[in-house]
Amino acid sequence: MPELPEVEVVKRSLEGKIQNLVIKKVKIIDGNLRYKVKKGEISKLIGKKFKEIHRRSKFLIFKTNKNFYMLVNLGMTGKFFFVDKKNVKFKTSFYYEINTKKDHKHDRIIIFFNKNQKLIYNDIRKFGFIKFYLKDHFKDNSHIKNLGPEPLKKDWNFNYFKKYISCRNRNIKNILMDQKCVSGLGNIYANEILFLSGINPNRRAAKLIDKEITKIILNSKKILINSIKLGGSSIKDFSSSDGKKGIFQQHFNVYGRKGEKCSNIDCTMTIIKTVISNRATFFCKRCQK
DNA sequence: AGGCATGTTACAGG
DNA sequence: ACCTGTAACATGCC
Repeated sequence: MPELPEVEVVKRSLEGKIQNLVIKKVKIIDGNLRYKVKKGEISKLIGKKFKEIHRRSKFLIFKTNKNFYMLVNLGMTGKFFFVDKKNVKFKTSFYYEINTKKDHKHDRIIIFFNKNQKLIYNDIRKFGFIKFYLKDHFKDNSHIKNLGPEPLKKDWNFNYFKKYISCRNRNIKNILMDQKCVSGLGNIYANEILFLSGINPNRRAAKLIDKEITKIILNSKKILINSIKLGGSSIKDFSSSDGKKGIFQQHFNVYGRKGEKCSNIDCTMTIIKTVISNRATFFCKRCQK
């Protein structure tokens, strides 16, 4: 589910809801995420409040009022539910207050606030994780410290990217998904960026010409901004949840569109699907050279 | 039944 | 030490 736009949408939707609520209790339903969630660690949240929520790449960083940090990665299927006794409906994707039994089947962690409000971490496949850090230990943890630039910031630019790919013998799709090169893109957005840029995903990155490098930079920013605006993409696991889905998936040009006509009006080819490094890869043979 | 799925990282080999 | 590619993690859906 979550690449940069989806994580950004989660961040924005949580910001207005959980900040400054006193954490009263925590419950581990199943702590066997990517890394074991330990009772002794997560219990340190009790009595504190979340003051700030940041996003770095696909990671969420919750800062409390006591120099204590919670780092969350949603993996493939992690999401947050916010449950409130007022049954308020929220407009954004990826976190819900829905209460059907099915929705709660994969609840793993619950953080209780006052007034019956709670934040639930739900994760079907348990590839996500939640870790805790004191301030001093936070800044150089292995998850964050080797990440490349944020694609929406100015250090993701022509000069940086040209230099990065100049000495690398890899295909451009893997480069875009390499978090050390640029952080936050995943399989869906890598496919979409390459389609808009007219570049075959198998091309050697070092052989891209300047014009193509520029296209990738500009199109990556354009696609991410547009997706965030539309509430991110909701596919697979989310389709049954009610109401608050993002709609960027309706704007996919290639991802999941095997056999469909290329969306370029003057092209009659169909989108083909291949596999690159174990990841589904979609592109148009005519429009992406 | 078997293949596939939005991510990350441990590991092996160069 | 760096660079690259592969497989594994757990679960559900088609």
